[in-house]
Amino acid sequence: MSWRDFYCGDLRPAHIGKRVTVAGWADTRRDHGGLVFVDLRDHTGKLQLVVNPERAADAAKAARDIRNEFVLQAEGEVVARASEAVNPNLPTGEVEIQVDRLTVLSRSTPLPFQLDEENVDETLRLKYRWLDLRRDKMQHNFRLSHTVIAAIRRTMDALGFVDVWTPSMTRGTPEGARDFLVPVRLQPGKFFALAQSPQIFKQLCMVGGIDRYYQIATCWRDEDLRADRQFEFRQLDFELAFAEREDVLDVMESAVVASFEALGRAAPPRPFPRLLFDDAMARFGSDKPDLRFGVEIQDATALTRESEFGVFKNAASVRYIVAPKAFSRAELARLEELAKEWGAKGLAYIVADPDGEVRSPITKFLSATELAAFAAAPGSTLLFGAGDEAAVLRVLGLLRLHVSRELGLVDPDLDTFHWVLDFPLFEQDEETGGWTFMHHAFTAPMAGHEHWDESDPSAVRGQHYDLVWNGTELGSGSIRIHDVELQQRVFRTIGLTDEEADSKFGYLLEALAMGAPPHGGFAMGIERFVALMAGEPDIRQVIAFPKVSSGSDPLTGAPTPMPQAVLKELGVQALPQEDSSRA
RNA sequence: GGGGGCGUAGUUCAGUUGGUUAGAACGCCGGCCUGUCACGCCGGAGGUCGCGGGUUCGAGUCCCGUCGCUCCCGCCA
Repeated sequence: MSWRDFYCGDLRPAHIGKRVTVAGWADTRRDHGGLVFVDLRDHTGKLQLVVNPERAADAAKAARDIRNEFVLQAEGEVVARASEAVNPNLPTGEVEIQVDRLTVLSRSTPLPFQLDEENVDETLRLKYRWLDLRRDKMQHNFRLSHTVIAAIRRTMDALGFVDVWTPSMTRGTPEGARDFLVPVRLQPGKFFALAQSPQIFKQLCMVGGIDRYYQIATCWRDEDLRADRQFEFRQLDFELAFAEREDVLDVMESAVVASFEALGRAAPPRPFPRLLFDDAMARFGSDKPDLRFGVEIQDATALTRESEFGVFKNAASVRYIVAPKAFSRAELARLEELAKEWGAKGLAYIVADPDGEVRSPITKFLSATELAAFAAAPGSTLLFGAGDEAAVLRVLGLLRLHVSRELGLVDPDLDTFHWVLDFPLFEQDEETGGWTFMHHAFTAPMAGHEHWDESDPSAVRGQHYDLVWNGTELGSGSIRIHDVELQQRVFRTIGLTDEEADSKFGYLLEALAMGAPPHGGFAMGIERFVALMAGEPDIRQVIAFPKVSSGSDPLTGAPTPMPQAVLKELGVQALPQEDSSRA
């Protein structure tokens, strides 16, 4: 005997005449004094129960005491509703249950918020997540998430990938993101780090002959949280031996397309378009450009080299975007403020009002040639960046995004997937001036780039690939280094002595020296992907129990201080903190 | 570490230029009601205006600080 033999949302006229037992939550109760109507809800939908005291006196008595979110079991007969009583807004609206027996399986205290309420404070939702999860939207999100992940797993299985578990607790890495540390009781003073990614382990799988590895892997990174970042997240992590770029991209595209198809949605056409890193930066000021709109960055550096306008003449790079609106003075002030926040010194502009009148603080300095080149169409604005190239592109890239969103240039129905290829392998650390890797230390240089001056590797390009959806980086992958000497040279270039490299990555170097096949792979953030699939603005909406941006969990109250005795056993000591007395 | 926004009943919000007893809707409690479906009707309870300080005859409103949430920059191999 089961608690129920139908889901609430499944009952249809075909069931009329059946005796059924249903169970679920009391969504609403409408007590007419005699008749009592109860909408019974589960994740499939709502079903109307009719409790008639003339038919079932005990049930009517019980129904009177029902409150929101009581858990009920009802036994009765599925009956057709009279035509004037049909509810066209409910899939089950043509039928109802005439209840004979009604059992309150579980009661509920009054709720801290109503399930159908909009805009409820998110911290409150997270504190009472078990209620929040009952909402249609959340039910939809988590079932969608499951469907996507199941499709990904089916795809990987069909392609011959093997799910291998790799350690969550591993060796700390000073490089990359900050580690979450785990003190080790058996070895006081020593720590594991929670894996930032299974990167090295999956490469060791390649050396180990597991030539197609994958995992939906949890990763931990101790960095500030954002709408698209949590301390812990999952990635589709895969690696293939004897693979080249096309193999890697092909697998990733298959997983993305399978996800769309599993949801019954039109999949993006394959192959996904490709963009070179240099072009992405030059045209869009970003290595993850949103390609749903234009507003590309224009280069005016050559034109302004001899400019009478000192700011332009002295700048290493002068570029601009054209926004399709004649901005007001106030709007321009706001844009300049933003540009300054993003690192610009100022924001030069040329506005052409719809009537053709030009407003600009800089035109008086410009030559006829410059004025001709910068002739803004009526109803548009040129926004300039001048300075060193990287900063100019970054600021204009952010302005491009901001302006396009504000002006509604982004078509919400459009989906653009694309690859960004040919990244620099190394980049200069702004603080130390030393060289570091752009993504990670294991990316192979492009063919022909295997030899470089270790003091200036700026020209070396890596076999690295980013997947971008509507301006969000879904993940990245690369062909890895499988040659031990090449790997050692990369370590040297980023400033590791051979001894340091040996001490930190000796196990990888040894493995590479013992028959490592060429290999490559990819990692895609699951929550980012699912959130975009679900149309959610942040990944918390697709994570069952996420943390808020301060890094706390409103539900459990974690993190918490630990008793001295516990810390002592672990061999750690907490530094005294300023007493930030709680409100 | 930095910048922006928000914080008023359980919830979502309103609250004028600083002015008497801080309101509404939903929810909650009590009563009435046999075809409702966001049921309806009558009545009721419920507030340290995040917290602390200041200005003022008077502060939800102005100022300073602080806490919390949120978005962004830095950061995220």
